[in-house]
Amino acid sequence: MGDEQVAAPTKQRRISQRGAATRERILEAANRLMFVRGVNATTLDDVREASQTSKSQLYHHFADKQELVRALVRYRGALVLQRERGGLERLRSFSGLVRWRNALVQANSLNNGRHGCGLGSMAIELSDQDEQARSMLSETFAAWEKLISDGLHRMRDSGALRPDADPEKLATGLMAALQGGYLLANAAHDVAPMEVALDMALDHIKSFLVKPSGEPTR
Amino acid sequence: MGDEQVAAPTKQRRISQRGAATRERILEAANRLMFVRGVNATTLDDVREASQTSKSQLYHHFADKQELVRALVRYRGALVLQRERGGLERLRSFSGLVRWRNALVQANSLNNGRHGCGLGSMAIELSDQDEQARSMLSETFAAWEKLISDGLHRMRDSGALRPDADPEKLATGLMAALQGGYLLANAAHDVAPMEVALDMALDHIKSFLVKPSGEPTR
DNA sequence: GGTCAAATGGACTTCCGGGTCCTACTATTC
DNA sequence: GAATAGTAGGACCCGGAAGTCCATTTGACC
Repeated sequence: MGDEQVAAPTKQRRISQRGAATRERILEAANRLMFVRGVNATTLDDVREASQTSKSQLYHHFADKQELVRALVRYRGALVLQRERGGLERLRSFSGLVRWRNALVQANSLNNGRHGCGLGSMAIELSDQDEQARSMLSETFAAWEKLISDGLHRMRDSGALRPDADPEKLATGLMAALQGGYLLANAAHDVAPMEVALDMALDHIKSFLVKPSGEPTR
Repeated sequence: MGDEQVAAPTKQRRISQRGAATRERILEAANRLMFVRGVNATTLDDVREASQTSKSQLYHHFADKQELVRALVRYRGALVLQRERGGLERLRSFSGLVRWRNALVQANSLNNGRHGCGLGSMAIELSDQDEQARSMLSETFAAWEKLISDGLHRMRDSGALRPDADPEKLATGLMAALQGGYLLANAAHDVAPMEVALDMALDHIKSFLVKPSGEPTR
């Protein structure tokens, strides 16, 4: 509970570069560990050790574990959105969407589908346990979907997509296929289901393309 | 570790009806609690209290928490497959698929999208932490998908689906849409994304229908 | 170089949750 | 109805993880 304001610390406090660097190290370590082990299965001692800090520093920068986790939600959300902005911001064609798909699949294939999506797994782990984290995650998903739907809007405006295509719904469907793909790939330890899922979603979007030549209808 | 045989207890042991009922009560309580709070966030004391049993009974029927969780994976898997068999076993038409979709959406809308899929959330929570649970879950997903793909096969064989439809891939895509839908709905506390996701997948399957009348191509 | 707040190290406390154990009750079999 | 094994209650133990505290060092600013 406490402050609604997240950006500004409770007490106006000078933060030195060194302090900021420590905080960053902690978040970075928590991010790595909690990605592979899950949030609840990662202890603060794990984080302390991996970040080469001490208990007092953890509690100097974060009120308690819950606050650290919430900070991680923001941190990871920002990372993902930044990465996705790179791949989606100038999306204007179907082939751009394919490239985006390939990048995600390739990244996930590096660990054979393990661990899934950093946001998706947090969403499942935290949604029923930390309302504030849940709503942040929900907003992050919305922002991510918006990057997609903005791209689809551009495609529709430029005439690449038919006017009856609904960018918002397509983006939601694509996001669900992505998240479900991550989940199945994680369970199977194999990226294949993720590929199939994304291809289905892309095929569906493809069906809204305005065909330049006389290709078959599907 | 231990026996591979799951059905038969380590030692041939008489099991009375009363004992079986207790075991069932424990599993039922664990199922309920872990569905809403998650596996790791549920303590054995919670389970003990909810099942009106005692510590010794827990440890009489299950070696440790991990074994209880694994038993729960089987239990929940059996429940889901049983339920799904009901809805999918005699699937022969697209409208049957729509009915199936509606049932899932309605069930999940009862709690506004909260908690997601009992199997999906376990898959995420356990995949990186218990290899045996992970593989059981993976098999359960496979069996679930097979119920779907079998139905699609029947539709294809009867001429409802075009010959170039790939039941296995369609089933995987549909499952991913379902799981991703659950996830987004859980994060948003709103079933809407689940509906959109499933509708996208169904639309895609619809595009493989052999059209009886002269409907639009999409 | 003196002052003060921030940053840090790490021992220490507390408590919760998993797991053990001992005792007693119940039911089936002979 | 005695014997035996399964069932049950719940106090207790123990480790680990969260969280506290305080002495010390570092660094910024005058």
